This record gives sequence, structure tokens and C-alpha cells, in this order.
Amino acid sequence: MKPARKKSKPPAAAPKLSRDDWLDAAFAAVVEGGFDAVRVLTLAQRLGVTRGSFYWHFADHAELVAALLKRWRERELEIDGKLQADATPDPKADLERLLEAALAHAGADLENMRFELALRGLGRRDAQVATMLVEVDRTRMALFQSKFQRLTGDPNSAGELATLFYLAIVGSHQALSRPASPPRMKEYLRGIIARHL
Amino acid sequence: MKPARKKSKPPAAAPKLSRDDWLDAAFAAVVEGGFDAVRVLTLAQRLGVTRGSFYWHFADHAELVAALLKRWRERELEIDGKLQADATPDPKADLERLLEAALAHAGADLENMRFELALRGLGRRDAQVATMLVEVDRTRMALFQSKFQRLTGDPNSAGELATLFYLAIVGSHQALSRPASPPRMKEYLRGIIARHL
DNA sequence: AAGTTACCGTACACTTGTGTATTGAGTGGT
DNA sequence: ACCACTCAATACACAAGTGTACGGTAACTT
Repeated sequence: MKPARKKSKPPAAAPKLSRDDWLDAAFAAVVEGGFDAVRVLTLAQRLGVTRGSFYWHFADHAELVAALLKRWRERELEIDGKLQADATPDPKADLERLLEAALAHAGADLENMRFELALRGLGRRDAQVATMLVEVDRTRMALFQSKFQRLTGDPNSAGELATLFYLAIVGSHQALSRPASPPRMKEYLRGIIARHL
Repeated sequence: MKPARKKSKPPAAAPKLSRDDWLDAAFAAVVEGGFDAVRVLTLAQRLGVTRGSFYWHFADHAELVAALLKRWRERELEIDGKLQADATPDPKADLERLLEAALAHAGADLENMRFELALRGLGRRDAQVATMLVEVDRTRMALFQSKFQRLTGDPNSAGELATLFYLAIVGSHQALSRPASPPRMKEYLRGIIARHL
């Protein structure tokens, strides 16, 4: 247990950074500048310390990135589990809740979205990251398919619709993330469901 | 193997790089490593010269990137114009031709796809690039909508389907580009059109 | 109180990258 | 032949970033 060791100490004499503080800073750097922006020097400046601190918590730069990826993956699996668990009796409302969650563009979700986009960018240069993303995409699409299947009954059609909708959501993150024009997507998808299903 | 230069009369002793050669090298660097991989030193090594050559053709690194972006935009407008021009009498075949072109994942199209993905990554850090991409996406979606409208008649429904399909294609570039599993997308989209339209 | 540990600063060596200035070698025109 | 022009090599100054060695200090432990 750690008593008042947090940042909330007004005198701010000795913050005493932790490993997670560095990971949070690295996460923020990725969000706003991609993985090429996560540099030990920059993070140290932002945290108000020198790099001497970093090399106590981490062996090197690679270990930081690896830990960041690992933390993201664990959180991702947890979220997927939660989304799979809560199922409302109404299949339609169930699907809409899923789409709602996947389309969230505000607050902390926006950071997660931008992190994931940066991660996909890294996946184009790193084979391990690429396979990790393929895995994540596959489980998510399977989740989408199960929801669609409750609605349509047909597994084939559900699979097609699941990939179509999931990829559209990924694409919306790509194309509509910058200038704050994403909220119509929700109505679009809902309208298509109402009209074509 | 180094003849066939622009003025290839000399007997293959002096390549004499041109501005476009540097742009081609920069393009290749972007394709395989993103915009952060386009460095004067690396390009020079790949071209077999020193940086002294570069600074004759370009004022600085920024001018190279700007020229690369400009060249991409011009080619992009040209392609859009061509796609808008050729319209077959059959609306359905017309739409399928468009999807076919947008989904091309092989050969030079793969390079263009990866370049565009890198460009979207840059757009998250550069406001000018972001607005350029918004513009491109808008015109493409308008093209999609016009094709869908020939099929459905209803402009609203066509708009929804156009955004859905276009974003799905963008998403497919993102999620399915790495491990060579994209060919099913074509059948998916076609099946959905056949089943739901 | 003494010792250990956790955390951070400092200083150094090394690498990679940009930009500039100068020089030099081919090529073509006259 | 001479000169100008084009393209590229060389050398220099500078900045940013990584990693390592070592030293210092506050805090916890015994």
C-alpha cells in the first residue's frame, strides 16, 4: 500500500514516479504523435525529470514499448470480455449497444481510438504487432457476428454483415476522426439496420 | 543495370538523378516505413549517391514531402476523374466496377494503398494533410453515392450505403492489408448487394 | 543510528539526422 | 578550346536521441 505518494500532493516535493506513470506518458505521446513520438527524452521532460529516472524503471526504449503494448492488449481482452458478457434479451437493442460502444468518439474513447490507429500504423512495420492486431480483429468480428446472428438467423449473412459493419467502423475511425464529424455514423448504421434487416 | 535514364545516351556510367527519382525513392520509403522513414540520408544511400545531390534538387526536407503530397493529390484527382467518366449502361455492373477498383490489393495498387494509409497517419499530426484527406474522402463518397443512386433511386438510402461501403473499404485496407487475406471482401460486398438491394 | 534501497541527476560516448558551403568532375554549347 | 551549367562528393557545424557509469539523496528498515 502506498499512502499519499500520488501526484495529489500539493507541496510537490518528491513525486516519485512509478512505472505506470511512464507508461501513461508514453500512451499520451502515442495518442498525439504516433509511436515515433514516444522518446525517452521527451517523456522525461514532460514528466519533469531526467532520463536517469527512466533507465531505472525500464531497461531500454524497447522494453517501454513492449510494456505499453502488453498493457493495451490486456485491457483490450478485458473490454471484449465485458462486451461479450452483457447481453440484453432484445437482439436489436443488443446489437445497437455494441455499435454504440464501438463508435464512441469522445473523451477517453477518443484517446483509445487514436492509440489504436497508431498501433495499426506500427503493425505495418512490425510483424508481431501485425499478428496481434489480426487476432484482435478476428475476435471482435466474431463478436459482431454473434450479435448479428441473433438478429438474422442465417450465419452466412451474419458473417457478411459483421465484417461489413466492423470494417466500416474501423474505416470511420480512420476517415472521420480528425475534424469531429463522426456522430452521423450512428444514425447511418441504425438506419441501414432498420431499412434492410 | 542502370541505363534507360531520362537522357540515356551516355553508356550507363552516370545515372544523373532527376527530381522525380528522389520522389520515387521517397514514395517507396513511405510505402514500407511511413513518412517518418523518408530521410534524406537513407534515400541517398538507396539511390547510391550522397546527400549533396539531394540539396541540389530540393531546398530542404520539407520541400520533398510537400512535392510528394502534391504529386499524390494530382494523381488522385486524375483517377477520380477517370472513374467518374467511364459509366456502363448497367448500373449494377457499374457499381461493381467501382468496388473492384477501390478494393484492388495487388501490385502497384498495394503500394498506393500503403501510401494512403501512411498519409492518413500523417494527417493525424498535420492539419493541412488532414483537410486534404477530408476533401478526397468527400469526393470519393460522392462518387459512390452517385453509383448507388442509379441502383436504388433513393438519394438518402444511397448516401447511407455509400458511406457504409466506402468506410468499409477504408477499414479493409487498415485491417486486412497485412497478412494477405483481402480477396473475400469483394464477394462479401457483392453478396450483400445481391441480397439486400 | 546505521545501512540498504529506491529514485533521480550528471556527465560522457556514440549514433543518426539535417543543413550549408565549398569543391570537383563531367557535359554541352559556341 | 573555353566556358557555363548540371549534378554530386566532401567537409563542417549543429541538434536530437539513446545507453551507460557513477554519484547523490531521501526514505524505509532493522
